[in-house]
Amino acid sequence: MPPPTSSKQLKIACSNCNLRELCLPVDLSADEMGRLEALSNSKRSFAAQDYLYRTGDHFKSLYAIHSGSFKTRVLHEDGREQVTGFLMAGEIIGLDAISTDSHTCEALAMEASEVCELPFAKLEELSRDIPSLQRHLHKIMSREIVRDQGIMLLLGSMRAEERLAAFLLNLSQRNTARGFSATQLQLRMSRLEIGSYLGLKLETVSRAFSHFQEDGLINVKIKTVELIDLPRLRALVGKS
Amino acid sequence: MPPPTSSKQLKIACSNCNLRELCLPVDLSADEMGRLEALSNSKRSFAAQDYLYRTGDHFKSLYAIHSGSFKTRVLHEDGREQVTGFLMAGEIIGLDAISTDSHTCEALAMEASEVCELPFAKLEELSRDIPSLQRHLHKIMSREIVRDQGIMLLLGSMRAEERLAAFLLNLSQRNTARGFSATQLQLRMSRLEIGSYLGLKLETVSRAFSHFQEDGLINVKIKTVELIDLPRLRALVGKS
DNA sequence: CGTTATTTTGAGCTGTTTCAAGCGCCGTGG
DNA sequence: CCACGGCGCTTGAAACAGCTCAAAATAACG
Repeated sequence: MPPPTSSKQLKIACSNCNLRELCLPVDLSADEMGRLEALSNSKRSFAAQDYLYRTGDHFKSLYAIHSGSFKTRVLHEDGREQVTGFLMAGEIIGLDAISTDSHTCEALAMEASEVCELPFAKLEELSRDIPSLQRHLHKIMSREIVRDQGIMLLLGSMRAEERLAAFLLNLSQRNTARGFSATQLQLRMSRLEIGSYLGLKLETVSRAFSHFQEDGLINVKIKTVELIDLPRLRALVGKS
Repeated sequence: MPPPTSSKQLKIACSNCNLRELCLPVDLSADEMGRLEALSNSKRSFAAQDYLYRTGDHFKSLYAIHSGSFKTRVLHEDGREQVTGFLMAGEIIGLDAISTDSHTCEALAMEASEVCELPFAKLEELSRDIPSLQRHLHKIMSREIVRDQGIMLLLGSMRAEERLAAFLLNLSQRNTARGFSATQLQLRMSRLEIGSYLGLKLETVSRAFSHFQEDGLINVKIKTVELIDLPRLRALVGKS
């Protein structure tokens, strides 16, 4: 049942990585960068649907997404599941597990992807030595908390179409941060997964897409979405 | 309009605090404990409805709740608000602000309360020196992430009565952790606030309370709640 | 003890879900 | 190369959970 986790070992060079500015090595000197590279001893590859980790797995490392994307989801005892995040290149995944030394959610690749493994014990050690790395690690964890609060606001007080608009704008903004188009989106996830993330049924997501298209806000073709009217999309999210 | 933040300065002694085991000083030697106490130079008092901090305030410190309780909420541009947490004694508040050096939500006292101020720069400095403190700080942040994921599951995939049952069980469990009753709850928040937290309207919360009472699950009298049938409450949350 | 805020309850309404059917794309195999 | 089958997406119609509006009951407060 569980697909075999394909894994390749490759040497890492943060200094050459084009995600440098988004990822962990922010504001580091060349020397400090070198020490961070020394820490991360492997890059692993994943095919779509491969697990990066599963609920209950022992916690050893954080992972920096080098390419591709992952989704995280929490499972409820009764089989219900909730997608808690869609993560893109440059983002750090696995922070949930620090709390109990075992993963409280699971992470799956949404396409062919690569991650840099960051053994957490070594990362803590290094961050005791490099204050700017320590500070940055704290910022990354805090940013995750802020992100989650935003999703709570979305789930707790927005209606279906507001949620979808907020979702699309979020993708657009993260695309931009990576030097890609703000208006041309390639969705990596299904309507079912979007629905789970947004607290909606897949039919509702589909209807909202169709409605946006009728209104001339977007152009949808399954997983290819073009944002036509960003201002009106923003207005929709309630920034009125 | 903003109530004046009453604030008293008092010396702190973690070593004598009965929240020692819940709060920051976990697994510290006497010497390390002393250094942590030296860091926290003040205890501040708040009356009900006083702000601990507001959205946009400059970030300087985390706060350990010494007594009383706080709620945190995020505000949306259009006036909507979402309560993101109810925090009790022993819990750390303010983690959201590390990310941007300014608070992304606001925190209000729900009753007369006291907090220990923990200047974050000093806390980081100290945690570079004391690995077990560093680890514990990381665990606290990670725990907050896990907590938020749980709320996302609740908001994204539970129905009204399941949400309320989960909420009550969570309060019960945290009461227990503090040596109080698992079944006798004193709510500090209104139906409106519970509704905001659970993504429901206050009328829906009230109806769910009434329904639970009819079913013999709980005894409600406004803010006094007795949990009568814990097993059935648990079953209700879907641990089926 | 009157005034105000909070909670409860009712009745009708609405947005989202549920159930069901049809469509289109894509990979597989004939 | 085309037919077939499967999966994901769309769309419709009916059901329902939770919301809105309204009013009464109860608690909190000066």
